[in-house]
Amino acid sequence: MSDRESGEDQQQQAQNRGAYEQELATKTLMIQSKRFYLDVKQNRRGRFIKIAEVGAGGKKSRLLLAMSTAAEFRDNLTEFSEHYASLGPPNPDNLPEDGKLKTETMVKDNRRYYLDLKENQRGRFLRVSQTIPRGGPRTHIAIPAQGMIEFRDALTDLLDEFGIEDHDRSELPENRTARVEGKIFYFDVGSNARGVFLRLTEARPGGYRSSITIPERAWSRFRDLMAEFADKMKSKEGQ
DNA sequence: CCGGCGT
Repeated sequence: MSDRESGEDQQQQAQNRGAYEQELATKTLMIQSKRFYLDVKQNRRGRFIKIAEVGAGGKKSRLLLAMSTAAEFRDNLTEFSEHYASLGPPNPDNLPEDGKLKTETMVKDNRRYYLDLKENQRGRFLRVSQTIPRGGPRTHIAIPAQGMIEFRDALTDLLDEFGIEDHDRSELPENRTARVEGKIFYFDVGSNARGVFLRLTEARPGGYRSSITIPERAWSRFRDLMAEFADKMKSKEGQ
C-alpha cells in the first residue's frame, strides 16, 4: 500500500535526520470497551514496545517495555491466564485484603513493573503498573481478565517478528554521513530479528532518496570489492 | 457498554 510506503519513507527520513524515535509496527486490540495499541518502537537507546490503553471515555494510559521485558510479560500473561482459568466464580467474601489474586514483579534497568490480578464488582482484571524511581511518573493499565490471552497472542506476534533483543544502539557503530558531489550518503546501522545491517541511503537535493540494505555478513566482502575497483582505477592512472 | 480503592 502506498500509504504505508510513504509512512516508512517519512520515518526513514526522520531517522536520517536523527529524530528520536522510529515506529516499526503497531497493533490494535479491542477488549470489551477498551482499545489497546501495541507499538514496536526504537530509538538510540534500544527497541521497546509501547502499550497504550484508551478507555471508553478516551482516558489514555501508556507504559513502555523493553523487548526483553515484553517477552517476560508475555510469559507472565500465560501464567496469569492459567491462574485465572483455574479460579472459581468471583467470591468477594474470600478475597485477600489487598484484593490481589496473584501478583508478580518485573524489573528492567530502573523500571519496576507490578502485575496484579485483581477483582472488583466489575469483574477480574490484570493491573500492570510501571514505576520509575524518585517520584517519576507512575502509570498503570488494566486488562480485562478475559482479554489476557488475546493480549498475549498479539504480543507474541510482535516478538516473533521483531525479536526479544533490546538492541541497545550503544552496542552498534555510530551512524555516519559522506558528502560527495552534492549528494549526501547516509550510513545508518540498524538491527532486526535477522541481525545487524547497514542502510546506505543516497540523498539528492530536492528530496530524492534511495536506499539499499547490506547485511553485516557482507560488509567486509563489499569493502574488498570496492577496494578492488579503486585499486584498478588507481593502477590505470599510474600508467 | 462499562471499569479497575487516590494526590
